[in-house]
Amino acid sequence: MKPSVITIEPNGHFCSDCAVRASAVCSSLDPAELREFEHLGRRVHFSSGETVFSEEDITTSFYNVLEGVMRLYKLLPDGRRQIVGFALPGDFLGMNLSGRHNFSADAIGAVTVCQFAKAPFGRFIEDRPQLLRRINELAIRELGQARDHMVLLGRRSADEKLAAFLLGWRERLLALKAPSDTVPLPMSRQDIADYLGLTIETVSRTFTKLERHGAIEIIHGGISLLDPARVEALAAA
Amino acid sequence: MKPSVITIEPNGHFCSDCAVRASAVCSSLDPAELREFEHLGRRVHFSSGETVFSEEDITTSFYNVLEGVMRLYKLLPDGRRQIVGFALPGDFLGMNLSGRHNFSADAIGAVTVCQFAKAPFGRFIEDRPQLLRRINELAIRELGQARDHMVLLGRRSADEKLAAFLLGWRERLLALKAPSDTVPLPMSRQDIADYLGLTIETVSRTFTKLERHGAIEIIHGGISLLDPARVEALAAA
DNA sequence: CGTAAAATTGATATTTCTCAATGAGAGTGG
DNA sequence: CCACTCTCATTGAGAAATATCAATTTTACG
Repeated sequence: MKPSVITIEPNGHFCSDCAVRASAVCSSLDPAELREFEHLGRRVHFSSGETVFSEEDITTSFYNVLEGVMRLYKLLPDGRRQIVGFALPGDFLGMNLSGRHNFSADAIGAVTVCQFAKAPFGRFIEDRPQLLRRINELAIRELGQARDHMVLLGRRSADEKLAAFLLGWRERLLALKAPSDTVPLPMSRQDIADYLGLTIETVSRTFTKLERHGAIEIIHGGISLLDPARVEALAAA
Repeated sequence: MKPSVITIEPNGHFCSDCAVRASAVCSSLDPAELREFEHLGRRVHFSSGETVFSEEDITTSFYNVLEGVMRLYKLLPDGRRQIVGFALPGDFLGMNLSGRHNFSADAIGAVTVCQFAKAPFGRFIEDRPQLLRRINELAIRELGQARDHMVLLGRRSADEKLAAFLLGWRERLLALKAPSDTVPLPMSRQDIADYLGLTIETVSRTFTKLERHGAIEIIHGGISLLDPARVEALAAA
């Protein structure tokens, strides 16, 4: 939310040894293309709570998340907030039709992104259909996630919402880190509430309830999944 | 839900005078391409209530809606249903990454689709990046709609949900028909409830409430927007 | 017409929210 | 190093919104 103090790394970064090389949009590029692509992106750091872009801002850049977690959200005029997703390394942000962002994005903890100016990136895509195809794949994947989330928001109880969230979040982290029954939760309870369409109090009570039932243990900065099967049963599919 | 009795139109249909020519995926094709494309699609009719495809079915075709309205939905194992969207003429259905549909689609009233077998359609796209770009545009548009809908499901009251639905639905029809304060609602109250994350009783009561307040009039097969400004105020953004 | 399905309405139950108080952890300055 | 303060999280009590259950009423259809 503070004005963002941007650090632009001068040089010394190569796509070829980028952490998200294999999973991000750039996975569609061959080594030669990658060297050209390298000149388009700049690594930019954001610290905890900084806003990377805001809803309704004119889109000047696209972003590839390299490190950290971001919250993506929309606000109603009266301040109610709905988090529409959390972005993790490999996620590509900024695509839209209107020329304006249709949600806001903040860093949760320290974040590094690879930032591309819109125009040169657009030109680069122009004659690289396989990059376009990759972007399309990511969009379709997100659309699937969005639909799953609609089911959660519209048809699940508070218990089911939290259980499904914990499992889904663990699942996403699995693609990035070694599997573990310890699930780090870098976002606040309020973030979780705004993601699940609940209040912070309900989220807190539901955590406590899951813990009392022996399904999880609340630890510092996350939870420990004591009884994954039980949490899965609670998530009801 | 009944097994679908499919009628395949033999011939006599040309993309060039298709109703959705200007808005659908095919708007990206030039006349020469269009003649080739013509051989890929078949017009197929579905009658009210028929299922066009089901979640988890292996994707064998893509669909371009030509006429009518479809409900797109996901079911939880215990039968709870969330409608993730209504498809209208010009909408393109069936894209996914897994090779299986990730939602089900039923006809609401009579529906005509242009059906494309997956493999030949895939091959046709292969060397037509502008078609891919068009598909990507449609995906991004849907993603935006999905995010808006998450806000509705997670953060709006029943009154706001219904008001926002009526305005949004009117808006979508506006692109297809002449603007009118009479808003046809071909879907059932249950469909509306499952779209808004409410029960049918709450939807019914909220309609009645809007009518008592003079904001709308409930008419056969739809509503009349008596006081659009008031409904907009209720929708709260 | 008569029957079935859909929609409405009412009474009550339940879930989740709201408001309020308390507790715990992180960082700061004495 | 310790009080202080700030933010975040938890807990409790009561209120409100929406769901559930049940009964009509209306509409659709054979």
